[in-house]
Amino acid sequence: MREEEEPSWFARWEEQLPPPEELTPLSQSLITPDLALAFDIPAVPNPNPTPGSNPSPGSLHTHLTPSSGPHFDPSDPSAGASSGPHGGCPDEPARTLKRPRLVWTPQLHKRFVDAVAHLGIKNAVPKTIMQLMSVDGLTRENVASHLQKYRLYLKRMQGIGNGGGSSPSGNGSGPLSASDADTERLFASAPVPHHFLTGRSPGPTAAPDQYMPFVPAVPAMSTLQHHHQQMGLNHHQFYNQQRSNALGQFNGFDHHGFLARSMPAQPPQAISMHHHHRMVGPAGIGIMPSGNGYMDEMDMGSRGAGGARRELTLFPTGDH
DNA sequence: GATTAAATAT
DNA sequence: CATATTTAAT
Repeated sequence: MREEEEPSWFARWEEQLPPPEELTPLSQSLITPDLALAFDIPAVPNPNPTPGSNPSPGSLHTHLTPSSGPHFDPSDPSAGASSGPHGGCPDEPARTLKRPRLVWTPQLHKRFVDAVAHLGIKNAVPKTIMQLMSVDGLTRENVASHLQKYRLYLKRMQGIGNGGGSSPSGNGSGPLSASDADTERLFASAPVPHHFLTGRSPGPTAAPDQYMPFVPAVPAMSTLQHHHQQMGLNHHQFYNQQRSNALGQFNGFDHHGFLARSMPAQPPQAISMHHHHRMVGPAGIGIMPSGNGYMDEMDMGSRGAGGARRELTLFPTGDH
């Protein structure tokens, strides 16, 4: 059975984007006991995910990066965008360690697309995009890499019956495998500017269309409080969950916690579907930060009034 | 083991 | 900056 395509899917798009409530019964919260204690979190191992019955619809699974190895992120302020005269902050170790793998969450990607859309293809260069995004911690390389893939995605869509970009997989003769599946999921998360597909560049100063003017000041958009709209998310929910749970990366905790991966020792990775790689002992991990709400762009320093020049920061605690 | 996503190198 | 290649994660 096929579900009807929603012409104005992008209207609800953002609504369906963050479905935290039904989010991920599969993903487990990984957190170090030490950290949990630090946060006064009742160490509830709860090794009983029981898919199907959601324990508390208010708890978010803090998904950290599944990585093998304790990688601390070097808060690299080398971002050209940040113009902050640090008088002297010996606080953070300026260790230049390898940067953890960045996980592009739908939210992040949305910002990315928004920035690109408002910059125009011409000015949509990694550097500019990065600057406009104002995401602390995001490097030009990150954007560049993602931009590359994004362009490829657009290109691919052009070749295929595009339109809404909802499900180009419906192509008759086209071995689409799971290639598009994943890519699509992520990229489709954000409304692809028509200009991109049409190959029409509106220009930065040109008519901004009716797209929401992305401002580096945290725009007020979807309401994260009431997610109820449960569409026909079924198996699709599967990967969506994975993507979404990555959303939890924004959770502010851990002083050095970076974007996605940054778990001090302790084997994370508990969200495996049918694949097995590194099974970890469920003991000691799996904590649900009670009272932990999602933190999207809007939740952070959203000071719309006055000079809200605060940028989005990927890291939780803006170290002092 | 295969595929994709991100990083890295050119 | 763009593209190709490599590395890592799913």
